[in-house]
Amino acid sequence: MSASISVSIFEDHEGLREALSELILQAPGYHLAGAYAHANDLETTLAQDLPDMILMDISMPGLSGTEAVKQIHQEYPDLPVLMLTVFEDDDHIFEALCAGASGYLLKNTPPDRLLEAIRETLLGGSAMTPLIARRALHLFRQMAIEPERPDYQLTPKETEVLGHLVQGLSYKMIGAAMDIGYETVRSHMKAIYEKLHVVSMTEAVAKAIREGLV
Amino acid sequence: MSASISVSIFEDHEGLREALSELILQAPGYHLAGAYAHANDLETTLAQDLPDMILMDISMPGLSGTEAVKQIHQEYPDLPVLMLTVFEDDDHIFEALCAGASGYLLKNTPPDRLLEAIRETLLGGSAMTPLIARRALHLFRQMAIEPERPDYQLTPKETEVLGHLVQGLSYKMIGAAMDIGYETVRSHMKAIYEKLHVVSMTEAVAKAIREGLV
DNA sequence: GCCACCATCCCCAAAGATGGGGAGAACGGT
DNA sequence: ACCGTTCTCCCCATCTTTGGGGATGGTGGC
Repeated sequence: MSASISVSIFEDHEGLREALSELILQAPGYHLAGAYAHANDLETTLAQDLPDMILMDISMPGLSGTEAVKQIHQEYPDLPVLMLTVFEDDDHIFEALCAGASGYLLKNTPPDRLLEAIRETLLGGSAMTPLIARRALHLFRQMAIEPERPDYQLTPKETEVLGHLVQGLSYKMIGAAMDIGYETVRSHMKAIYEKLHVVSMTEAVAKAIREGLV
Repeated sequence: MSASISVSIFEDHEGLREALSELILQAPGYHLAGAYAHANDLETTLAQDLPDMILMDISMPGLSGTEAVKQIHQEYPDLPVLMLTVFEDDDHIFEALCAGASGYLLKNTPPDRLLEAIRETLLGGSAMTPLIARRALHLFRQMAIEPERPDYQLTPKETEVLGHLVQGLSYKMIGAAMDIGYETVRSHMKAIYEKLHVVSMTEAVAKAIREGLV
């Protein structure tokens, strides 16, 4: 549609910033909306340039790239941001991706791969170097997998009692709900306390919820 | 190190299976460990072939690709599996990635890109088509952001009391921990009960934990 | 047949929690 | 200066929970 795709660059390292600018300038179909050494004037800059996408260094003086992405994502939810970084550690990846980055490339990515990534990003894809993708996947899996829940060997009835307890019921109400006597509920509770190594309802409830016992 | 990298293929569509086999066979440095139309004999097959990596269709008769990946991941945790699929929907992606897939490519990926992906996978990367990566990222973000927590307008002291309660402390212990009187703890608890619309410690604890109030 | 385990119920006495009141001091805002 | 909120503490009566016992019947394994 548009005659040319406009790109804004935020990168504090002058050499790289110019190299990137050069890359955009020489690429057919693209033009440079702006190139900046920091993101401190992000709002006004964006309002002026109105780029179609952004290349953002993750580490910059002042407003960090991650913070910048957060702001951009709030103001312009559909504006894709491609992160450039030398970092490969999990925290940076995690934060940037959560902040709303559309992709995550290492700075040593060759120019033609970078252009390709830009194209893919504009098409709605998410470019990542495979190693970054690997890290992201690991993080992903860690979050998805439940930590493992200990087994306290609760009997079915005990589990049921605990379930009702977590719902906020009193001994008496639990007895009514399970159609057993008050004293029986107590017996189960005593067993639960023993097995869970707790001494009060609140502890039992906390442990039951936190460890997914219900 | 090894003279040649061995690849096993699981793909029920005969044409594609042969095309993939051909691709591996003609690629320098690779050889075909085996090509199968299903993964039902997975264990014996793997034990015989001992491939360096696997190409796995996600939809196959009998044991599904996702299930197969799970098993592979348990038996051979370091054996990379590259998923091939026509599906792009979130559930498949999510399951496969959680199951331990190392990458996720659409079947229309061009051969040279596929070979590249195989190389990247063996180097410890995770190849994904940008669109898949995008989906994965979205899923990732959805999991990372907490669902929103209601605000019950608890005062600082009330929040602190609630925190101790969740730790399993009694009124008396909370008073000691906060260096305030027993009756004061009660007053806070009364306020908490009102604001949280609960009537017992257990309910308060359950609500506090579940809604991230602490 | 015996033993371990589970589920059921009972008693007593002590400790804790709950509901319903009230009240004073400190603080910020209008 | 007045009002609302928060934090602090108090009393009383009642209900609930907790720890210490013990008892019965059923079920399944050995």
